[in-house]
Amino acid sequence: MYSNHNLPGFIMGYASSMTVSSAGRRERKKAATRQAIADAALRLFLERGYDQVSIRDIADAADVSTTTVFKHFPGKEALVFDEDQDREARLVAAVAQRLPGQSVLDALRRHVLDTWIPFETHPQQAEFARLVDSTPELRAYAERMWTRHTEALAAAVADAFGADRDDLACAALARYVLEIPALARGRRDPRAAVETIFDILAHGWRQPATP
Amino acid sequence: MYSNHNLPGFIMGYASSMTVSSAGRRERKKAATRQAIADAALRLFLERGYDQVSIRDIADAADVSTTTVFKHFPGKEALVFDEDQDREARLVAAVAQRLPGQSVLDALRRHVLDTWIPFETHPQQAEFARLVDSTPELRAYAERMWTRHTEALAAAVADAFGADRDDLACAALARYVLEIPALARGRRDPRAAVETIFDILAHGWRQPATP
DNA sequence: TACAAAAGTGCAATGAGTCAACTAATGTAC
DNA sequence: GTACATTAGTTGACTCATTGCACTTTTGTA
Repeated sequence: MYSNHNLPGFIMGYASSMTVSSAGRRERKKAATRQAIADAALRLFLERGYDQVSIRDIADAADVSTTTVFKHFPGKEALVFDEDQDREARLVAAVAQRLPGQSVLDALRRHVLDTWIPFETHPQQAEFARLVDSTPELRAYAERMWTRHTEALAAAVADAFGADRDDLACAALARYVLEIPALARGRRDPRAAVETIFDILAHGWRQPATP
Repeated sequence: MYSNHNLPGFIMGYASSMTVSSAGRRERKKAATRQAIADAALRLFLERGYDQVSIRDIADAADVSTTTVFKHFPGKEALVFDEDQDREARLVAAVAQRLPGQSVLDALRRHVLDTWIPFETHPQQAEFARLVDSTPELRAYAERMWTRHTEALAAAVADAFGADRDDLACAALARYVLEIPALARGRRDPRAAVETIFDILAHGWRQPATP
């Protein structure tokens, strides 16, 4: 999730990491062009569906050339998502700078609840979620946004225990935690879903209660 | 894992599911063409690297047209992997028809050990693994081969307990189990790695011993 | 032998993404 | 303010994967 398009106001990667408000006309114009492209893209995607929109269509709608689109976004999928520069850093910090006495697992639980739940439960998220869900390409991309940081998180967890950077248990934990959003997505009660899965990781899998 | 090219003799999807040996000249010729394409592809990929080989190159090497390549394989990545029709069925059966008294988790552990370990430890696997590891596109594809069956496995697990087909704990277990090969890949002792991760799933995550 | 199915071919097209050479606006140093 | 270096954006040509279509050839079958 984490779209390019002010749905949620928090975490607009580029916008917020920009030396806030007007660091030169050039930067501003560049940001404006970028935003125009992203907006045109989302509008068209929502109207016609991801596959029914070509880069050409988007470029025309934003009144730029197709090559300009690729100067701002590395690929078609990236038109939909915000590339958050700092996600990895925040993830690592959540483990490394956890409160004294707090377990790594608890720190990660808190971090997931605090950073992911707001998006999942944001009301305007609905149509955006529908778009992503109905496009395998976008679903895969959204997942990679998280799983990309598996190695970094695994290393952070290993460091927290003085284990090898490539310790298997730490790698497994990192991966499993980063997939929790994908697993909890779309559940009636996302917060409870996150807790349930963390409980599995903390205490082991138990057979579910039969209704 | 699971290549198109007799590295491991077991589980050659198409080959083994063919009404063994000569079900008509037609079938045999088709299979031969298919094999010629797959072999040419692997040879070229290993020689030059995945990205340095075009479909055109492969078609030329196998002396067919590029369109014929796509008649046999749905895409470039599929030239490297065997599409095993029955993987999902075997996975579901491992849970549904487990030995009496055996837990679902143990049944899955057995299944993973029996079906995946042979590949991982097969000697000729080495250069093949190097090719896959060094090509993000192929790594992602290899992973999808397993995770594709997440839904089916989740449903099978849920059925085993009379839970809802979309029970969250079952979905999580399915997903986590199917990712074990990806996590255990390349470890010195793959068998021990699989056991370690199953232990995490069974009893919960514990901080690793500090060396 | 005649006919239908299916394997393979050739060709043209679409759409993503890259590259190189160019223009024009902007920032910076003087 | 003028001169120079950057850099956003443009254009157009290119590669490559993938699809569709119309056509030929081979093979299984009635």
